[in-house]
Amino acid sequence: MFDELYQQLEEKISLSEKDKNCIPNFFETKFLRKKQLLLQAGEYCRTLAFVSTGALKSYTIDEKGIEHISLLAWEGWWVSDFKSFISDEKAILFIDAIEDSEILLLSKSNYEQLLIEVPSMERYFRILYQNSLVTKDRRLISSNTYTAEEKYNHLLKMYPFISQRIPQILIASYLGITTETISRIKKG
Amino acid sequence: MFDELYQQLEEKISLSEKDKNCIPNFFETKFLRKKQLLLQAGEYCRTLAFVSTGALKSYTIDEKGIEHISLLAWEGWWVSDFKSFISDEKAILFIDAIEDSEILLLSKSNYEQLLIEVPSMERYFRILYQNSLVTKDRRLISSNTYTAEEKYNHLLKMYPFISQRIPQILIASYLGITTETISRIKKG
DNA sequence: CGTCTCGTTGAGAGTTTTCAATGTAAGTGG
DNA sequence: CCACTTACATTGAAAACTCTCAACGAGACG
Repeated sequence: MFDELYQQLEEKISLSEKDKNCIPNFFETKFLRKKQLLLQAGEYCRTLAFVSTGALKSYTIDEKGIEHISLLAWEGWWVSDFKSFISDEKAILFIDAIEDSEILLLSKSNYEQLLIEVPSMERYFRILYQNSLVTKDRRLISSNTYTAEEKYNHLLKMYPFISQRIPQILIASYLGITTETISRIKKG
Repeated sequence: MFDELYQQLEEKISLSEKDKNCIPNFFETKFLRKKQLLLQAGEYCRTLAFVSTGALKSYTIDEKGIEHISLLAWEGWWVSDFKSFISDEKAILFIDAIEDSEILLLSKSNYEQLLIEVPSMERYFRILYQNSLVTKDRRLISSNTYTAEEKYNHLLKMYPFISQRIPQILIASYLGITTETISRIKKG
């Protein structure tokens, strides 16, 4: 249940046995069925969610009712409306499961407590955010620089399995293009 | 010289007098003339740069020789090729001054030392990255969701002074659109 | 004064979207 | 197990948006 989490943590920091025993106390396990909502825009996002198994998507819905996916998160990823979580504002993101999933929830008070009681977690989150920043930076450059085709090919290169696992229509939304465009790219 | 930095730090953490006296030792001051390069793609980015006065831009150059600005940084902003800085890879970003500027450079070894000697800096950077993540997320959504006009208006709303200070051609590059398109948006 | 940077405008070209129709696979209830 | 619905992918044609290229004008600066 916590194996995936420990594995992620230990890629960035080292944990004592004491830490390992203590960490689960801060989390709450939750199971989501495919399509089940975790967060709705307008609510307050009170948790960080770590994906143990399955996959989730976070997205906005624009005034025309169109979904725009901001993140696809599978095993080992964190997903949340950070802005809402951090500053107690209303969320603008929806988050739901695109597969049956098991997630670990970290509430804000537990998050803050965890940073204090397991100081290396402060470091873990700094590094996590640091790396996420880099990824987002690259995505932003890619989004502003490349054509639909280049963006799609670049994504396949980064996550070769993604087209097996994630429906094309969601990939399209994630890249900010249409599923028809992807069809045409694949055709050549 | 360090006033801007202290101000930024104290928005997120509190500093003792001892901290304040110690912090400058980790930084190196540098002056850049307008157009002067701080970092070139292909080099190793060995510092984080904090902008005390002036303004810088970070950007990639694509195979057609076109600049794509990833960040516009003025007083109080940090700028760097984080990926290169963190993982000792070659930088893909260029960074140069768009105004005469004074910057504070933090080398990697000093960065790591600073996090140890002034533990609240670990917290500062976690919060900084956390907030940057939120900003980048919003930019990414905006970039994938909105038309050129919506992106431009949204930017003006966030930074009303930006069009006074930053040439339109750089704003265009930052938004991933052309300066001609901005001209047409302004015309109505 | 000449050069360089920056912004504006016009016309045509290119990319991607939109809308609509069709096909296929998967999931659900009788 | 079949019939029906739903989800997802493909294809075509027209429309929309933005870019490209080119010309021109204004202001800054040496």
